[in-house]
Amino acid sequence: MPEAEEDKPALSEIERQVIDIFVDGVRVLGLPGSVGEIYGLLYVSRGAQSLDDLVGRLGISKGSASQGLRLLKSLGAVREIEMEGTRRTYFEAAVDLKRLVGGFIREQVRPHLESGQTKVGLLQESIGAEPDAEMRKFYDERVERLENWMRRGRMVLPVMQKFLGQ
Amino acid sequence: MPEAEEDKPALSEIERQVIDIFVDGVRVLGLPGSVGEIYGLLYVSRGAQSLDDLVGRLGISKGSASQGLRLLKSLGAVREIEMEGTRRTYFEAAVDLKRLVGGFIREQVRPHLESGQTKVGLLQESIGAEPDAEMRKFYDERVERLENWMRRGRMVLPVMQKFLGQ
DNA sequence: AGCAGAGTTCATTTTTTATTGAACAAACTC
DNA sequence: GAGTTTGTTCAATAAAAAATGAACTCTGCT
Repeated sequence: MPEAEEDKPALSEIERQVIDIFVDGVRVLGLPGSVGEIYGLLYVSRGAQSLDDLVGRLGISKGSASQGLRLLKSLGAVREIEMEGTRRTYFEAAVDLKRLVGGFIREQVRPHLESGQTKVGLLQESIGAEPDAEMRKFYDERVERLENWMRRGRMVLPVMQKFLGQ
Repeated sequence: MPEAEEDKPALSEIERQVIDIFVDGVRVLGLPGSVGEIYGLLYVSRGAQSLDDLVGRLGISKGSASQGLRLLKSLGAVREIEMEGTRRTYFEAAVDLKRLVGGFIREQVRPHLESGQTKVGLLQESIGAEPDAEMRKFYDERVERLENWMRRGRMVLPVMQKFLGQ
């Protein structure tokens, strides 16, 4: 007996406000708004919610809900709850900031820093082949600075994690 | 005698590579790629460049170049250079990381944190009107946590600035 | 004043990204 | 094993964001 969409109560004013805050929040982080809606509704719900709950209450498609939950799982931002007596999976929001920050850094930040480092390596090869000595010197200086920025970026991540996570 | 687009040399391999790195970089920060192209070309150029230089060498429109430069100026990421004998404005990249980070935080991060705080304030009013005492308690706990996150967010910014800016 | 160069603005177009929903697969039920 | 429920995938569509370019403003020059 699947829950029909009509069975789900509309969002309360409080729920809508909380979701709104999280939609903004994830947008700042470069994630789609639907991800913020899902996390926001879980965050403001006392009990765990199923995929169909999210679809029904937020009025989003099953596809969006499924993809959004996958992303949130990869970030460690939702917890799966097994309920006995049903094979439906329920979800609740993980609310430990350390965990959230760590997941975001691991999944969304580090990959970019790493691909950047690879690119800088290739760039250095190109610069080695620069014939004009003056230009080569200039390029070397700029790339060194860039590497310095990236090194600082890598170093600041654990500092942030430590600072934010309690 | 305005420079025609055909006068500008095509991008060298090195230039293309550097620009590419910055395009990725600004995308991670949620800024349009053209902004990365502009900053990247300035970063890899020894001399200051005019708007028409950027248009010609990057193959972007004057509109894009103008808007991108405005954004970069607001971040403090480019410096305007007045040249005598011409009323054209030239630009060079600001390469002080402290300045760049500070500008980004001021222009792109703080406004969101502030609007978030406003929204949390309104949310607290809504929660005060919640009749169910149990629910009100739950909501209070969640909002308190959210405020805590935002407070940490505000506190981490100067730490990052200090850490990144030399 | 009239013209030309430099740059900005913003309505339109293009491109990119997010969302949908139908088809599919997997897991359970009877 | 046929039917049902639950969830996933991905091609198609819708929505959002970025880029364009023509019209405009402003400044300086003669």
